[in-house]
Amino acid sequence: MAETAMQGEKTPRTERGRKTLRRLLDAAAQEFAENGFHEASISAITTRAGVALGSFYTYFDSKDAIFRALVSDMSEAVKQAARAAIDPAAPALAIERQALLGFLRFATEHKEVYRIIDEAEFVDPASYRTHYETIGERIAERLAKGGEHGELREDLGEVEAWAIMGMNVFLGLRYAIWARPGDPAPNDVADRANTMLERGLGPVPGGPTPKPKP
Amino acid sequence: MAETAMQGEKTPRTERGRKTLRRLLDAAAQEFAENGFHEASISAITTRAGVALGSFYTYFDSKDAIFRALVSDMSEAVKQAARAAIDPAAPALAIERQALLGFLRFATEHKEVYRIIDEAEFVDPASYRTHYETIGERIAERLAKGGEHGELREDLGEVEAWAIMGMNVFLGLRYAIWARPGDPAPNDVADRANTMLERGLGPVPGGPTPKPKP
DNA sequence: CTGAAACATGAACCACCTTTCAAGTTTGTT
DNA sequence: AACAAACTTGAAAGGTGGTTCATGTTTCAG
Repeated sequence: MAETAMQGEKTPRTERGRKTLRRLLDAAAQEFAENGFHEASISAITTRAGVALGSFYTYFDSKDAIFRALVSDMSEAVKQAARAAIDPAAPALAIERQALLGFLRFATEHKEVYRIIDEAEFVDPASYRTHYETIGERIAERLAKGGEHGELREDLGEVEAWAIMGMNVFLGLRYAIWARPGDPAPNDVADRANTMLERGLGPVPGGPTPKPKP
Repeated sequence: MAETAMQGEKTPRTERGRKTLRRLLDAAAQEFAENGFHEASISAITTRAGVALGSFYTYFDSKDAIFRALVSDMSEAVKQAARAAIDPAAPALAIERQALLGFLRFATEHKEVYRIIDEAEFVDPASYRTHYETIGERIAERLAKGGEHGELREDLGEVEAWAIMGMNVFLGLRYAIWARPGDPAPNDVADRANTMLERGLGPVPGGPTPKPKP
């Protein structure tokens, strides 16, 4: 997971301190993912980390504080993963396909990230909102660029960006977090979603003969 | 809000009982919406309802129990609203537009429903999952029917259904729950989303001349 | 009218967990 | 080596809020 700024009076100054901080963050990620924010307990976190209960407050002011640190950490990780999955030189639609596929893989690998960010809606609403607004803006930028190059329509904007984001998040929920045996592979999911983006749901021109309504 | 089955030993048997139950449910909806599940307190709920603390346990076994009753109530209300917004005789794409518009209006009017169902992901995961799986199935059925009539492609399935559902949910989040002054009207949001479904993001054939990449 | 079941009440119980703190140990610098 | 700052420790303070319970009141069938 990405290194967070976390500057302040509580920033560790020795090697030992940095190690302990790291162990607390990792333990917290597990604990929050397994039990959710409110069922999770600080003593469970410190136990997992192999640290005394009191040490927690050497590094964080409160339970909320460590949760927020985690959310910002993970929000960064999601964006990083998206960036890594994308080839900016690819055609506009291919880029959207890469973004979705990257997200599906990341979510499969890091289910805990999904859960913790989702729970931020209630524990740390501001971060939650910022997280999605930032991602939405990035998608909108990509769409605008695609429009300039004539690869996409020119009137695409925030609405389309949020539509795509919602699509991706829910496909991640269904096919990564709630994956079932027999589900289509991530590649197939990405293909189908991308076809939707490419030509919508309408019938193939010159396709099979439509049957009349009953 | 819809009436729930809620059969059991705790089902009220007198008129007075039914009134109290109703007041508890309404109070709980407000309290959970304003404060979230864990910040909400039973004493706050009973105070809002104008009922003694102990009376709560005449109707519900626990805090979780009343939350679950609310989720099932509201999940039903969402589906009901969708059903009401849809004219089954309309063309397939028009139906999807109606469904989204109905959802946007419903979410604007009942923000608390959105929040409570969302929090169910953590408080009552089974209901949360059932909620979205049921809606997903319904969308998939509509798509299949559209395929049979030649209005839509014939190979549409679960993936497309979840993509549409995610689209709708996130457009609801952005333009109903997080509505800002200056945002496009629900009708315009629905138009744009529907255009995406109709013909994707690709450029209009015979549209403006594409500029070459730099 | 009458008695039993349904419902209402709120103080008290209790389990749980966050946070504090005073005292000890380790680290790194001079 | 010696000292200050950084870090560790775990017991206990302190609060909170869900749940129980014994007692009192209302409802309604017979």
